[in-house]
Amino acid sequence: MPEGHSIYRYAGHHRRLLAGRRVAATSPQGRFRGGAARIDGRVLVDVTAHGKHLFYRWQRAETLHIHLGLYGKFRTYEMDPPSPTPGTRLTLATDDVSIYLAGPTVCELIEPSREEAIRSRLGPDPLQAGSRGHTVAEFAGNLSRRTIPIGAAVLDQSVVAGIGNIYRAEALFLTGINPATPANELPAAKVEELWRQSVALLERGVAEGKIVTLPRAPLGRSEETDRVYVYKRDRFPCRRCGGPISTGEMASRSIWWCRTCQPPAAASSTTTVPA
DNA sequence: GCTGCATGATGAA
DNA sequence: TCATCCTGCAGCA
Repeated sequence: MPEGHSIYRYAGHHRRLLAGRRVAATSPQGRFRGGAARIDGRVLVDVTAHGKHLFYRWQRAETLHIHLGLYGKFRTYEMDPPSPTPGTRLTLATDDVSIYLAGPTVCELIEPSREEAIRSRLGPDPLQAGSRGHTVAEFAGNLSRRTIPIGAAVLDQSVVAGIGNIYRAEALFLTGINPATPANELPAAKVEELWRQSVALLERGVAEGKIVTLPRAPLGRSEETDRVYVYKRDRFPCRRCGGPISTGEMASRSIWWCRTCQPPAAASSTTTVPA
């Protein structure tokens, strides 16, 4: 479930488990055999996240860069780890813990200059709000240079880093913004509100370990659609106004919104507005 | 057991 | 815009 909140949790979790420890690395699948050999037996210094990217820094080795993409998953075993499936790209292990990685889009060793290049083309990360480079001013500046719909802009990791398809739909709903609004036409107050909402939603995702955007998470077992306002809820009435939830496609991904709670901006009369 | 879909992103055309 | 990377799971036979 890799939007920014889970990546941030992985960074913290892996830092607690592995930082300062000597780590054994293997690549059962073989595709990362050379890379695993270069970090095998090294001491992990730190793990950091920027948006959906993870960076593992080692003593006397290059930095491990991981991006989970759509399918990538970590599994952690604190005792009796099963033997890794043949598809496992990377295993990291100490005496106490084993972490298996399968299906990542990116798993590579990189030089500091390459890490810098990756970070510099990422937008501000709401989970690092307030730090240098991760401010609403950066976000606003990035939006001001885009004429694409805001619903496409927030998925663009160079505009804001860490938001995925669920948070996109939820943040726009909670701020009452119509997804078709051109990014550079969003009023400053709305930009501010959207940033604050993104920070709040992602931080809550980190705290809860899952995406919950309703004020109160339902008790017991719940479906994804029981914890959110609009994502995948086109077969349900709007939780706010009772009207229909619309769905369509934006930036090659499905999107959901309420056309009553997220009306098109009055000023943007010439834009095509999803109805 | 099979099919299709998914919270992502890139590179070719 | 499309194909591809590549895993897991829900839904259906």
